[in-house]
Amino acid sequence: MSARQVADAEGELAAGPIKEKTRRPVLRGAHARDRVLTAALEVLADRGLAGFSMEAVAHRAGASKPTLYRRWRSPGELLVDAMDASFRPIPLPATGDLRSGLVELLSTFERLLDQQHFPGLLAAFMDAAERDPRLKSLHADLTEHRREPLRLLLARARDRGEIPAEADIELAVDLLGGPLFYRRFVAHRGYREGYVSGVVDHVLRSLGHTSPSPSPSPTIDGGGWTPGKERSPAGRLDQRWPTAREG
Amino acid sequence: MSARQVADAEGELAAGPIKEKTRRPVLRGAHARDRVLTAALEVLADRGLAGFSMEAVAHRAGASKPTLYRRWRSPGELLVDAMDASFRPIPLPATGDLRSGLVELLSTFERLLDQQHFPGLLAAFMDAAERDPRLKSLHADLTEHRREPLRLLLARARDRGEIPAEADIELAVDLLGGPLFYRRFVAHRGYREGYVSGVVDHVLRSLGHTSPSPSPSPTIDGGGWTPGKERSPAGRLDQRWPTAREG
DNA sequence: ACTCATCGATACGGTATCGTAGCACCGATA
DNA sequence: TATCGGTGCTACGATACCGTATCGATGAGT
Repeated sequence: MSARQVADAEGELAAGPIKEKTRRPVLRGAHARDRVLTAALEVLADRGLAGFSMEAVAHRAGASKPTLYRRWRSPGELLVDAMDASFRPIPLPATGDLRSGLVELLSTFERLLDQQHFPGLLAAFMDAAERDPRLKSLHADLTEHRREPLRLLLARARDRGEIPAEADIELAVDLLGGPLFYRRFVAHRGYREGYVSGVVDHVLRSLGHTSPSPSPSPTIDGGGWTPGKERSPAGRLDQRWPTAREG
Repeated sequence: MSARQVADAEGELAAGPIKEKTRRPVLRGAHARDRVLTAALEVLADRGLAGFSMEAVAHRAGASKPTLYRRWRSPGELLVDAMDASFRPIPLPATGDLRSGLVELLSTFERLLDQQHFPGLLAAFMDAAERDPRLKSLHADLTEHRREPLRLLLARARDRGEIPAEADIELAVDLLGGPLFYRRFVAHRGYREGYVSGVVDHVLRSLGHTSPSPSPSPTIDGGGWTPGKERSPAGRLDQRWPTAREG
């Protein structure tokens, strides 16, 4: 029992407004959960797996350690939930020809890679995926969802006959998305003006695309990485993920 | 002072061949430095940035903490030196045609990505590069060196007229290397048979390559998704991964 | 207005790493 | 052979995080 707590109680009895550090409203239940997951992703983006600790997350979330431990039995469980909650769908371009659709999608992604938190978060995910098979498959799932729009656009174009029926769509997706990742996380170079459209044009040409006609495309919302809705709750994790200390 | 040390001393005085394990020969100077840098890269590959500690490196190197601190003032300095020493050049293919040269280079790289330590190390590098500008530029330099062979092959082909003079070689390098990285670290899928040649063929076609030899597209699609094959944990690496001082 | 599950704050022992110090030992050099 | 400097070993206080227990406070539903 601390002296300050006693003082607070007396303050209430004295009917005077407590002017010392006011307690901000404490949201509970699902709200607290979201707050913690968001904080977890922020910590992960800022400091990577190395700085990902229950204490750091609790501090950033304005929560207490026991609150975290009540919901997640280990840092590993929290990490899994946070990763799982990090996905936010990229809106499918509304339309038009294949080329402008692809350019729009990749441009959206290019902007994502320029945001503050996303690259740090993705780098942490890639690193984490290399250390733990569970995180690897989780990351694979997230990526699978992110690939969906590209795959869909290509499949539609193939059905329309703009792309040969034998075209390897999976490979095409790799060719489209790979360079952006590579350039950002490995080569560490910026994207020149028109880089995205350069990639798209090359890939379409390699696919034998019979182009209707190129058209300038507007850009849409950058998505974001903040945890959205809860998806599949990903299996419970009984053990901690491999960390520096013991295990 | 330990009893064992005393026992060692007595063993010498007894003039008998020291048959107990005792001490292995202690290499000094540059040897000790290399040993530590190699250990540092191993630790980094195994446990990532989160598990990269002076104690862990010292233990794996069979060195003592003070020895590490005598040479590097902090874990950060050691990390920088280790990254810097990690580069090992990929041999330039004995020149055949452009296509086979590219396939050979990418195949070599594909094999690298299948080795035990390399992916973990690269993931750690990517993560580290996002946290520290110094490591980022270091990583950028390393990558720059790795891109060189691809760039050289493409430039020669361009000079020979096999590729249009306006071809964007930097973009071509991204298109060639990106998918391998993306597939390994983001999509977490295995490489199908003929994946590399598929990438090369598509990129060459996109560049408008006038091929001297036929380049039939091999297996088409299949979409087979081979999640990272489990490799035996006992499997030692007889082929050395990028190690110190070989730069 | 009342109750209760939930939350924040604090404290605690335990462990891992940090960065430094002192000492014994041995490889290299003269 | 004798020195000299690099090296391994142990120990130390300090710090950070772990995972848990306890208690007071409070939001939300009745």
